[in-house]
Amino acid sequence: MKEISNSELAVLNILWESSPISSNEVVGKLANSHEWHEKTVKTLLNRLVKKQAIGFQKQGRGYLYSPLINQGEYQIKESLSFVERMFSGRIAPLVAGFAKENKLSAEDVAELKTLLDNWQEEDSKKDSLNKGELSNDCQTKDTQTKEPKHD
Amino acid sequence: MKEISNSELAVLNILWESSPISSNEVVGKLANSHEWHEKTVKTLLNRLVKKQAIGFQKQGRGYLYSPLINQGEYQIKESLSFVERMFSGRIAPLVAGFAKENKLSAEDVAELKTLLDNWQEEDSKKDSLNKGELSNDCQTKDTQTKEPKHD
DNA sequence: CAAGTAAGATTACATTTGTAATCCATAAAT
DNA sequence: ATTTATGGATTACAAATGTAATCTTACTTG
Repeated sequence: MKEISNSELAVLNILWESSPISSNEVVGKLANSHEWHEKTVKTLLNRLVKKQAIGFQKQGRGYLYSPLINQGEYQIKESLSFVERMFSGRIAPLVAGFAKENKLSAEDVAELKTLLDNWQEEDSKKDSLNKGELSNDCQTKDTQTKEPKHD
Repeated sequence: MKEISNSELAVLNILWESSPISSNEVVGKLANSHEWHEKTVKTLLNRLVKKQAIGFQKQGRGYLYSPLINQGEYQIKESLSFVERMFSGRIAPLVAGFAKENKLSAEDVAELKTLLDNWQEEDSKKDSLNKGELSNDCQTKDTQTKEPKHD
């Protein structure tokens, strides 16, 4: 899939938050954070459709848009790529930067600690399992492929 | 300062690693990771100079380049902006993604734990000069491991 | 000293991105 | 039914980006 630009991501984030959603609702929600002309937002929606990042269904006059790509997967992909570029793949220095800039909330810290503790457990379990068997990766992929005539 | 593109960053990373450095040495070091023509690399060096991200001193025939901007500061700035765009500013989900993808090395985990412990000490000392987060943003996240703030 | 070569400077050019404006078809209003 | 308004489609256009090729000029070498 084509890359998603920063502006497009702002739009996509809205759809991940609430969808299906009309273009005007998107415009409305974006108004808080951005100073974009309505036309601009519609262009971005259009480009996202072309990139097959979002799809839509007809509703009366216009469309209701929905994401076609999974937020979590996208976040992970981008995170890996970012951390690779910026920190040669190591995540710890990034978190260190956040700590240094006081961008860690108490909740972040709690969450991270839990996470790390769990990781250690999981890892030791997996470590022993790995000798014999691989874990089966069962992802549920929703293949609701729409075919808009945009192309 | 102008934005630094991904390609430019690859070059800049080399300079952060070792500088002052000649254009040809940069080309050599990049050859491992990228398939860039020598001319391409020189273009990137040039653009970085124009953007005042790097500078140079004359040496014989050519130049020796050095960074003009600080790696740590740049990393932090970009990290904050990335996490803002991608995770609404929260770092924990990013780390969670890494954990899920098994991208955490044992060293990462150790480093992070130390980091977090230190942060907690530091934080309790400086008490609560926290940034107020007053968003009424109620998405259903997995809040199973959240401890209520006791105050 | 003349010619080749190599380093940086300048130019190139297709895509992507940001940011809209205009065009077109159809639902809504009169 | 005719006009209008509105949503999506198409077009616009400059700046940034990826990716080089060509130009210029100053060393190096015969």
